[in-house]
Amino acid sequence: MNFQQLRSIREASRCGFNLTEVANILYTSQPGVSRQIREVEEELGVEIFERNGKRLTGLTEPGKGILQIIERLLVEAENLQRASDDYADHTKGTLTIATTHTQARYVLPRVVQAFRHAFPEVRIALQQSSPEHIADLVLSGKADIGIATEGLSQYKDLASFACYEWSHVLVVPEGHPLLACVANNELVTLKDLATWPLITYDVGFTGRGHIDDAFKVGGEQADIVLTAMDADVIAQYVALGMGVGIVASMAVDSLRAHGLHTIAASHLFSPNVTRLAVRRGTYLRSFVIDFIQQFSPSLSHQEINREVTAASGK
Amino acid sequence: MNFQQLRSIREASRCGFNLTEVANILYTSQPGVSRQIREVEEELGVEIFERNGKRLTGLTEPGKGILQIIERLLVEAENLQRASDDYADHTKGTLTIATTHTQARYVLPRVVQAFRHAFPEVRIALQQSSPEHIADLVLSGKADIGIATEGLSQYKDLASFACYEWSHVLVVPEGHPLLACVANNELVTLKDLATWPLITYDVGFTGRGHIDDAFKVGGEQADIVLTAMDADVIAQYVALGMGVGIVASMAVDSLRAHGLHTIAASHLFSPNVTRLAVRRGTYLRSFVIDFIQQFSPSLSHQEINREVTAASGK
DNA sequence: TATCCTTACGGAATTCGTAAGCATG
DNA sequence: CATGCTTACGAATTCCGTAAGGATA
Repeated sequence: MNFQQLRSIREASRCGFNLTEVANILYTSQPGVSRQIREVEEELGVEIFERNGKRLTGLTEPGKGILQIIERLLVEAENLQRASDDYADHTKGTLTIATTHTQARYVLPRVVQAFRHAFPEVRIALQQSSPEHIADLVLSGKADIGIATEGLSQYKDLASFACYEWSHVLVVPEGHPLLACVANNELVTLKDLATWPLITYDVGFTGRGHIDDAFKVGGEQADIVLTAMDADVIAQYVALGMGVGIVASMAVDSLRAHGLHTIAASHLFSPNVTRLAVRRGTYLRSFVIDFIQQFSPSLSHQEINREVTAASGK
Repeated sequence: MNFQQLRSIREASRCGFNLTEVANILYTSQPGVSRQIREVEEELGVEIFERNGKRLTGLTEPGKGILQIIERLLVEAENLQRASDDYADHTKGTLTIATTHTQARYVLPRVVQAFRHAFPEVRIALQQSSPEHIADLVLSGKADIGIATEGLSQYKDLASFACYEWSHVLVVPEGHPLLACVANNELVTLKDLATWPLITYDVGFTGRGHIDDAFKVGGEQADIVLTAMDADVIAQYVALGMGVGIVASMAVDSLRAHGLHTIAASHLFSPNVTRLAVRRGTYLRSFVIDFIQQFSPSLSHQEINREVTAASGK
């Protein structure tokens, strides 16, 4: 048994059981992959994959258990590399952060700058994508850290930490009627809001769930005329007068700089919690731990390690 | 990097850094081992072993961290084999139990018999040894299960379960003066006991610690004239009139069958708890779980797995 | 000087890719 | 009939053990 064989199996399950694709990813030939897999199956005396004729179609019941062990084993193999790099020089390396636009644009700059100062030789890769994809990137080891407000807490193989709480704010252009409320020291109601076309985040992004929930619970119909991934884009259309924007509070400074007005909305929508996640069982290089602590100073080294080395539950 | 290289490193640390010995254990040549180790060190770019000239003398600081990861990795490799065997046929295999004489002789027979009935095709290996060695056997993967009253709870890489409680009893030959107490419904005191030569377990065995503690706390001097590993041997010398025996309550039936008399002593010595231990992170084959439940029926499948897959803690 | 590790070398075994063959949707 | 897996074969590489060399307690 060797590592390449195990990698072939892991990749096969990741690639939807297409061995040709596996071969490309692992930079080898397809017959090679085919052989690697059969060799392991023979050595272990277990059929890992379901086959339909010659094609692989899924995992067998034993295969699922075996795959779990293989994944843990390969994580340790990666840990070996990570730990070694860390020991060799813990001021060098690459920190890969998978996150959403909102974090990358409004929250991380301050943290990244401080981190950069502490570890000038560490390269930083920001991978922007959707919350589900962020989880995937962390689970597959392609990113060290995932940061998002949605979808990081439901994976048993991710250790996630609550980092900070934020709420939504409304954005309107100069002279918008809603600003009258503010002038009178009145709070905007959901009913008020429902009379305007709205512009906010895509489903699954940046607390969008809480916005939909609020309208559902309040029995109002939201007229969401446009959605986008980030506050900058939303603000652009708000400025054009296309509607009232609902964005994350982290963006207010930038919005005001663009001449837009913001109106408190924390009484309308539930607060959101941004979480940071790492894969359980992963060796955290010193600078990764440092970054986590920069981002969420209340976390202790021990607390982080305890959570990350904890079993995946179940 | 391959498994043989990692095994060489693990074994080197286990063999006190004697590569010749490692070569023998791994059935290979000494230059081979030497090379395997250097190859890993080169590939990872980390010196794992301290060297004094050409000889290996210990682990470097990074080496300690690296070794931990290697050990977890190799445990997963063994798990792969174990899980496969289990899936292939979970009624076959070998269950290796490291335990003390007391357990093997007085407690396990009932359990082993029941287990044998449930899994007639599983071979059972009972490895009798001292409590410390039992822990070693389990930690190194040479035994699936360790059972003992002492020394299993202090290893962070062992998950141990309290199974049952027992106390010590006194053993005397027919007509011994201490039997007068019993006849008068009196409890034997530590002071009474201190007037007799005593025969009991070796230090470190079968609750011996609690016996010594009791005398220390009670301010009495125990005159332990002979020690042995097991109740049978102790009983033999008691029968010869060499002294009063103090043995585990599990042995009473056998002692009476030999014509000796037993006297309650649970008021004199703290009760003892027999524990069962398995290495954390180890895949437990179905029959191993079954055996554990036979031995300690109050444990649930989930409880066992939770404890075994839990992280080793700091 | 005996033990223990390293270096050097050559044969053996393994590994892997290419090319051809075959099944399936 | 195109996609995808298997088989077959040969070349290249890797692996590993033996033998000799050198350092240290």
